[in-house]
Amino acid sequence: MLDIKFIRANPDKVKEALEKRGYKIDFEEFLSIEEKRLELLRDIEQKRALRNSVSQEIAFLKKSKDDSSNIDKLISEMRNLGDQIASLEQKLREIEERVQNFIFFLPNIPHPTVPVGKDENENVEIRRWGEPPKFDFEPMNHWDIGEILGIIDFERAGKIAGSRFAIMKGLGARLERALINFMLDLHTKKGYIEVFPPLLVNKNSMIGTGQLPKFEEDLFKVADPEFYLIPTAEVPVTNIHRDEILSEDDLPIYYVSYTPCFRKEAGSYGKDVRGIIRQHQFNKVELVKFVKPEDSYEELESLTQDAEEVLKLLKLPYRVVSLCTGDLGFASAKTYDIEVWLPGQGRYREISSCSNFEDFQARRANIRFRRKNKKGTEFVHTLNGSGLAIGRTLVAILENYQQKDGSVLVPEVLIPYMGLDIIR
RNA sequence: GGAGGGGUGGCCGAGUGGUUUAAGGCGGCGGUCUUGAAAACCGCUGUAGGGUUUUCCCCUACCGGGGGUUCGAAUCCCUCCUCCUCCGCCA
Repeated sequence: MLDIKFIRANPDKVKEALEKRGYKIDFEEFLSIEEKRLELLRDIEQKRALRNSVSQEIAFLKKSKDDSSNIDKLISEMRNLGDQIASLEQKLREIEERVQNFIFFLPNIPHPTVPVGKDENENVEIRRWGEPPKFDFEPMNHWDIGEILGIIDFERAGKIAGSRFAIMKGLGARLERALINFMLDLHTKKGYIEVFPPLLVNKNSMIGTGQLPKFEEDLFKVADPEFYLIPTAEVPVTNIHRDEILSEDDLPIYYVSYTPCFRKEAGSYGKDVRGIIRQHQFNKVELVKFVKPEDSYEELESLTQDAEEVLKLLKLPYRVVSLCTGDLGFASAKTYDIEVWLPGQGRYREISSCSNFEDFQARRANIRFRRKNKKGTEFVHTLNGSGLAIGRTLVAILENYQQKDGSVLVPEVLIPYMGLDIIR
């Protein structure tokens, strides 16, 4: 959420920034509604002030047993004033809802260093690491490898759930678990605090991180009682500190969280229909940071490096791209995607997305901090990034470590977690 | 699922319709005293919005969320959330 005062003072700046993202927004109408809102607010507050002072006067008169007809007159006047206030308040509620709706649907303003562009084709590559492996045979897709080794079962998953589900079996299931443990161990050693949060959350949490109200169609929802399944650990973990005022000493806060994630993948029909690249349910280890505003861009760099570290240790080739303005997520001010090399597809595919949301989520979720020896509060900056998506890491291992005979070597760092060095 | 008891500022905790402008305490900040510190004593103390305009003041809202009664609600009513205790059921 953007600061309403900032929008009021700089409508042109906001408009220009959001146009870079492909949003065309009419601020004229908003500004006139907002002006009406303030007018109404001033009127109501004035009337409330009058009622408060007269009510106190009534109490005073009653105590001194003064002329009772005068009291009756004041009471009936105030009854009348009360009715007026009530009807104005009703109007105010309506207008506030319109203002809030407008603001809720505005995306974050991109950071100046974000490349301007229309869509993902204009993302800018920042760096590469590692060399794509060379095979003296035709490398297979992970779904073929998985099926041949008997470690991924798509057909039976379709029977028990549907498409975009998979059963991990035997060493496949163990590899999934090994990756989770390896990543959690790595990140906790770097000072991230491990959390395992609720996977079902309430509406306010989804609003706090920006999934609602705009992206309801992407979410799985359960009714009675109403909950949403988390699409990423970002949601419950960022909301840990919703409506809190932290002290400066608490910051920065680093969390690492392994959770299953649930996404409808509406609008991606026909994309990645085979394999486990795009599933309704997948595991992910997520990194979440709460930091002081002046540190957040440094923290984005180190967050991205922490995610890259996983791929370096697994010896999987990857590249880092800076998302352009047109490809940036709704709540993000700047995002680096990490893309891992997949021999089966002959290209780099997203395996992590590291974002600085600045105060966009913090304002929505009301997460503030107080500086020492300074009055008032400020919003924290929040960041998060996958460290990493488990399923896609597993895909990358199967495809990059495959051998001619169909077996798959286990990356060295995973051998202690797997208890063996080859999957066959 | 049944019965009962709670939710008040950074924390503890009083407050059952009107000088409550949320008592009191703890913590924190500043000061006096002191060689220094402690103790003691004195003063200050939240958030958001609006106005005024310069940091002086004024107004409004906030006592778990929402709604209602009333001239007036932390206080009364309705409803939801949540925590605790006991019973039942349960991995």
